[in-house]
Amino acid sequence: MPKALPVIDATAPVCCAPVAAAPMGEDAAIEVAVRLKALADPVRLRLMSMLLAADEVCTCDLAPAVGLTEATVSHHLGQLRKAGFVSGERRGMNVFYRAHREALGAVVRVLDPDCC
Amino acid sequence: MPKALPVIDATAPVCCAPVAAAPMGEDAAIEVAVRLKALADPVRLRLMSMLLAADEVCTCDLAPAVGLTEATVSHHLGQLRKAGFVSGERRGMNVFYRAHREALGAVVRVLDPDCC
DNA sequence: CCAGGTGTTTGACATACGTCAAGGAGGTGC
DNA sequence: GCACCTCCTTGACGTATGTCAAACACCTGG
Repeated sequence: MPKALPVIDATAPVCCAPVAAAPMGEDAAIEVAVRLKALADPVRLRLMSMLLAADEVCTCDLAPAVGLTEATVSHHLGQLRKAGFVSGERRGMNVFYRAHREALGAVVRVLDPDCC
Repeated sequence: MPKALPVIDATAPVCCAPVAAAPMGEDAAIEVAVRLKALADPVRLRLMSMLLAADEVCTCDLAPAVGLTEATVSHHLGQLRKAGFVSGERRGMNVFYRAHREALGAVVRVLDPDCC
């Protein structure tokens, strides 16, 4: 994966469904696949889910919630951050993560076969 | 992946966004992750894209279109089929694949944070 | 400054994944 | 039946991924 990640085109004018609309080019496919890979893991889905529901959570609360080491959770959060789905901010002793709804929405729109 | 794949709950009454609505359980996360994994590959995304756009295509046309061996394309189609996104039917000498829009739509609805 | 809690990075390991070549299974046409 | 096409399966290979323990970085509170 030597590709840069422009944090997805949340502001793109496309309404939706490049996937269903026409055969994707290879580059576009890689762009989307990288995001989907970031989501395609049970642990990361649960982390996203918690962050979407709770707005802001620190690693120390996320790790026990998924039953894994903080190191592992940190790794997963890094994947999500690289894909633009979350961002973390250090405040005091903790670092608080929050989900980016628009980024998730953008991926969903690209994939949705029923839109438009 | 020892889990059975019930070809996704296309008829489920849920309108959407179990991911954003509440913290997912581990089993639900696995269910969704398995589907996403099936989509999270550039080659498979392009295959889905072609099938969605063309309604029915045989392996012999798909393989050159993505520039890979027929063996490899067959493998990818198998992944997509196991996840319920496509199905293939042998007719004469060829086997024709078609995409299942509803299956893709179901995954999208589960993920969509803007719906509802 | 030092002790202790919180997060990330690194190294190591097992497993899963993507790819192809080779061989087999199913169908057609002579 | 036999040559031939299309497709799938198997075996093998390298790479990527998920996990943890250990070590490092950052902050807070005495």
